[in-house]
Amino acid sequence: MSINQCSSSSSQEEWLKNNVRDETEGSMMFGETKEAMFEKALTPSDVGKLNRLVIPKQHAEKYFPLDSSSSKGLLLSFEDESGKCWRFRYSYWNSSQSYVLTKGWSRYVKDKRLHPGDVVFFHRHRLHPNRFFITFSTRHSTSSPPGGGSQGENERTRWGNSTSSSSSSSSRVLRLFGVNMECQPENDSQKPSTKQHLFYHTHQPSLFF
Amino acid sequence: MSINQCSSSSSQEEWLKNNVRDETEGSMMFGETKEAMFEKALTPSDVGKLNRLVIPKQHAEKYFPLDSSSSKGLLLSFEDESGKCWRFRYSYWNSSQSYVLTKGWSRYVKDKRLHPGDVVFFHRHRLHPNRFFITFSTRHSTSSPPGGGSQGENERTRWGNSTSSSSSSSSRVLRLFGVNMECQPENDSQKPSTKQHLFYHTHQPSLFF
DNA sequence: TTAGTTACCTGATGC
DNA sequence: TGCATCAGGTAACTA
Repeated sequence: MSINQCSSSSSQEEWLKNNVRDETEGSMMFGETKEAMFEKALTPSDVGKLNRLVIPKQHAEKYFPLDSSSSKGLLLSFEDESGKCWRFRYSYWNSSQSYVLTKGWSRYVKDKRLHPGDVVFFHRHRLHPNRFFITFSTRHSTSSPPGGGSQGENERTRWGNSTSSSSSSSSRVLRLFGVNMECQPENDSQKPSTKQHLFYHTHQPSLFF
Repeated sequence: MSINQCSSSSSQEEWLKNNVRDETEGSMMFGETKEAMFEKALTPSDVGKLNRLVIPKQHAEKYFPLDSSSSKGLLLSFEDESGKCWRFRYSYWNSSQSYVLTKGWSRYVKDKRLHPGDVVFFHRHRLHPNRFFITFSTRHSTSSPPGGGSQGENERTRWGNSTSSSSSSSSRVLRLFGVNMECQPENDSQKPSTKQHLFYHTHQPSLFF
C-alpha cells in the first residue's frame, strides 16, 4: 500500500556517507544526498491530543500529491536521525480542507518529546525522491529533563515565537550523529516511561543532516 | 443476507410454552428452550453516542463467528422480552480488533432506556441455535422513571459495581410475560421523546426467561 | 443540515 | 515485560 519504504538494505557506511554534515549557514544544503522539502513550527494541536500534524497545503500538494487512486490516503515512511523508520498515514480531510499526518504521528511526538514551537523538518533523497527523512529541533534548549534523560546536548537553532505554520529560510544547524540503520517494521515498541508534561526541555540532539 | 430471522410463525401458545419461567437461583437455566450465551454490563460507550456495543471477543467468536463470506458483517436478529424482533448489524473492526453491534443498537438502547451498568443478556434457542434472544436488567431498581412510564414493577437482580465486561455466573431472575409475537420489519417507529440522562432508574421489568 | 452509520485510531489496562 | 483487548474517541459519508 505504501509507495515509499524506508530502505533497510543500505549499509551503515553508505548511510554515514549520505549524511555527511554540511554547515553552510542559512541554506538547506545537505551535501549531495538530501534535499529540504519544508519545515513546520509545531502548533499546540500538532503535539496535542488530536494526534495529527497539519501539513501546509502548499507543501503537501507539492511534495505529497494525492491523486484519485490515493484519495483514501497513503502510508508514508520517513527515516529519523537514527535511521529509524516512522510510518505515518497521510490523507486529506475534506471537512477542514487540510492535509494531515494521522496514524503514527502521536508516537513520533511522544518519542521525540515534541512541544509547541519545536520545528520538524522534512527532507527527501535527491536521487530517490520517494525516500523521505524527518528530523526536528527543539524550541528551547536551556532546561533539562527532570530524569536526566537527555541523550545529547548540542545547542542549536533558536526559534522565535513565530506561529507561522512554515518557513523555509531560517534554518542553520546540520550535524552528524546517530548510526542505527535498521528499519523497524513498526514503531509500537517505543513508549515513553512517564506521562510528564514538562514543556520546552531539550530531549534529544536531533541533529543529523 | 441475514441467516437468523425472528420467527414469525410460532403461535402465541407455543411461545408462552417456550418461555415458561425457571427460577433456579444462580444458574442460567431457562426451562428446556433457551440457553444463555453471555451477558455484558454496559459501559458508558455502549449506551452513548458511539451507537455501538462492543461484544467481548471470546463470546463473539464463540457464538457469532464471522467467516470470509461474512467479513463485511452480518445482520443478526434478536427477540426481546415482548417477542419483538430487533435487528443489529454485527461486524468486526480491524482497527480495534473488536466485534461490535452497530446499526440498530442505538434504537434498542433508547427504547429500553439502557444506562451504564445495566446488563444485557444474550440467549439462543436450544433447538434452533440461530434463533437469538436479548433481554436486560437495570442496575438500580429503586428510583422511578420521571414520567411514570414504567410498564411493570418486578424487582430483580441486584448488580454490584463490577465493571467487568462480561460474566456468566451472577444471574438470577427469570419471569414470564409479554406476548406480541409479531416481528416488525424495522424498528424505526419507536423513538423516545426526550434525551434525558437520568441514570439508573428502572424502566421495564424486562424479565421473561 | 443534521443525525445516523461506517470505519478508522489510541490510551489504559490486565495478563 | 510485550501483547491483546476494549473503552472511548475521530473523520467521512450519506440520506
